[in-house]
Amino acid sequence: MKDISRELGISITTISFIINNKAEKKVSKKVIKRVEDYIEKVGYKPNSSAQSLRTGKSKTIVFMAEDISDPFFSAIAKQMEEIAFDNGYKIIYCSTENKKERALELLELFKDRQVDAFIITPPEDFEEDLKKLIYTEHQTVMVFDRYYDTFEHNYVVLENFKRAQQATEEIFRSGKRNIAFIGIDSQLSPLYQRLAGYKHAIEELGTKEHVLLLKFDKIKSKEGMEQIKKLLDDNPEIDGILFATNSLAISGLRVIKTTTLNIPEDLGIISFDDRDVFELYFPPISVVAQPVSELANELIKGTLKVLKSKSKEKGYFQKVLPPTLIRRESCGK
Amino acid sequence: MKDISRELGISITTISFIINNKAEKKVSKKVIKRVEDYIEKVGYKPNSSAQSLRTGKSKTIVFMAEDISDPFFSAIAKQMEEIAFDNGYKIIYCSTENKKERALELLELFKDRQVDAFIITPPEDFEEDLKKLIYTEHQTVMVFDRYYDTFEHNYVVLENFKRAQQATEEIFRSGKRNIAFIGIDSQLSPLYQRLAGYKHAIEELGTKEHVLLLKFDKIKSKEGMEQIKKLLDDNPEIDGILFATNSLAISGLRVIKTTTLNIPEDLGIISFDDRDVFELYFPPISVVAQPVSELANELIKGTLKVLKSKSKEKGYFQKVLPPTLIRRESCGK
DNA sequence: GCCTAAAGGTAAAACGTTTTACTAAACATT
DNA sequence: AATGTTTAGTAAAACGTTTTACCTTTAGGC
Repeated sequence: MKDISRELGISITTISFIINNKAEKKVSKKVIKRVEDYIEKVGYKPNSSAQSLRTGKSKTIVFMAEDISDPFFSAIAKQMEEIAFDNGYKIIYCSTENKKERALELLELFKDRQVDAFIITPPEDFEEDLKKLIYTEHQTVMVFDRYYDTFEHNYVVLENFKRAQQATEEIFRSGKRNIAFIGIDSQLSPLYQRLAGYKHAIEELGTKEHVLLLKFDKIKSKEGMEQIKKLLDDNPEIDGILFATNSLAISGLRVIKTTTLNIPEDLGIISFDDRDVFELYFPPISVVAQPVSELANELIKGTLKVLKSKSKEKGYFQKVLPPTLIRRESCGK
Repeated sequence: MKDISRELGISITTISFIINNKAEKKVSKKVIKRVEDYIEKVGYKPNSSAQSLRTGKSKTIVFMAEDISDPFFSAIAKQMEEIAFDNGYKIIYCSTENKKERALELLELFKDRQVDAFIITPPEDFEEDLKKLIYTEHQTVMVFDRYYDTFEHNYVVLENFKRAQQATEEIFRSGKRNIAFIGIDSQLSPLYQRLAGYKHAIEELGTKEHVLLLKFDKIKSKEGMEQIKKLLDDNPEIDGILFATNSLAISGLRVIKTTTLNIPEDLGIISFDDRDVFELYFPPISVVAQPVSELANELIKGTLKVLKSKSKEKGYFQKVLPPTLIRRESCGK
């Protein structure tokens, strides 16, 4: 800017105004044109560190996902990225692995950066830390895929209860009467809501419930698979399963492959979250698919909106999106 | 820092030295202790914008992948992230979609940020731009998954030629004599090397070659699938296929599902890149698996190393990693 | 011709660090 | 006692912006 100022004989202030579009009613058209042309010509870009230092804003959003290598999260990440970039924001991703300490550590790491907002998938038992982040550290926070009813906050979540219920009913309709639920042992809202939806359906249908909840870190492990195997062995009457997440279903399918059970004849199956593997599996697996595009859209647009209206404090951004049931062949035609 | 200085009656300079571990032989143990304790107590973190502004370094690395939602890239991303964080670096991800303009646009976007290094999967026809980035803009660049023999640069790549050759031979060994190659129409090194490896094997084996190259943006589209279908219809003698990427194989499997062909009896199949779906598919698909962990490790460690030794210019970081052939049932036992 | 308001513009402080060049004291050596 | 050396520390400039408060010129109204 100093160079431009010297070269054009115009003060730095004026140039700054022009760059920030605050030149209206301040600077003559001629000067604006001259400066803009010159900037264009030499390809000048303001130094963002200096801008951050001065304004306290970094044009950076942190997306703290459960696991950024999970196809669901990485698909969301990619979509958000583009919209964010178009709005002049960069996104930094990180994975909590659903571990509280890791999340805390990451938050600590970002304290020195002037991060403008956090889009965060809180791990287990993070309620207090989240509250602190929002209310005492006054950060802009968008909570993704879970919500807390104990305090107000911005969120984007799925309608889990109803869909779990519908999925259970769907399996029931295909003639299955002993439908199991394989989920995760967790207090996180989508997880217990899916369980609750299942239970509600089972109660209404008047059938018997079978629930297996795995520990979060056991989902993909041998141990987890053994537990699933045990459930099936111990309860041969089970003829249907609702899986609460895609990873669970994949572990489940691995187990089922080792048995003589056939899908859908012996076992009707529905999983949450769609993935290539479910479509290509034989037989194709029915799923409750999350609307990835919409989720990503709402998340980033919501965050941007909150960021813009910061001063006015116009309440919270809260969205509940409906998943869709994709019928394939894993639980009757 | 000003506050600390005032509070402790110690100059800002001294505090800065202590924070940056340049206090040896400069500041007494007592003072160091006092300052460190105070910093600990109040939880002070230096403002990174100010640091960036002053030093010109941002402790930020950009990972420009082909598509960050692709499981291969997102797995790499996640692994790198952790190591980077441990070294005080943040990573910003973005996707080029293998489009030159998009990559250029992104590069432009990052010009104003004081990015310390780029880890980049260049799109098609990016040689000149890459050269410029490295040699005239003097950026630290690590090229991932491709390399150019026309100029020196840092890279981490896979041994593609040999593995493609071996995979072809593997299909041949299962008794197939008309092995097709379904790849991508591209000048990028891994892609043409895979093709070259296949051709080399076919020549040595003395069988006939069948090559189908799809346009990059047609891989997952209907059009691409129709081309695959046509290949199979027009050449009923084809009894084996080597797929050059996982997406290609997935499209291929979708097509094969619509035919009466059985794997592996009628069609022996091997794909590059492992994915859950290949293991769970019936029958399980043999693959040439990329060593994701090692790749990520080499990439980020290499980059960090280059960043550290910057001034001394100790040549280039260049690694070629071997993939492994995972034998499953899609091409004989 | 005088006054006022608007238009067009600028100087300088501030953001929070790092780093260079310097000082002052203490000690050691002759 | 004079000199040099080490130790412990600091003042101030610089990094590149934004923004406040101010200044000058011009035009318009009477």
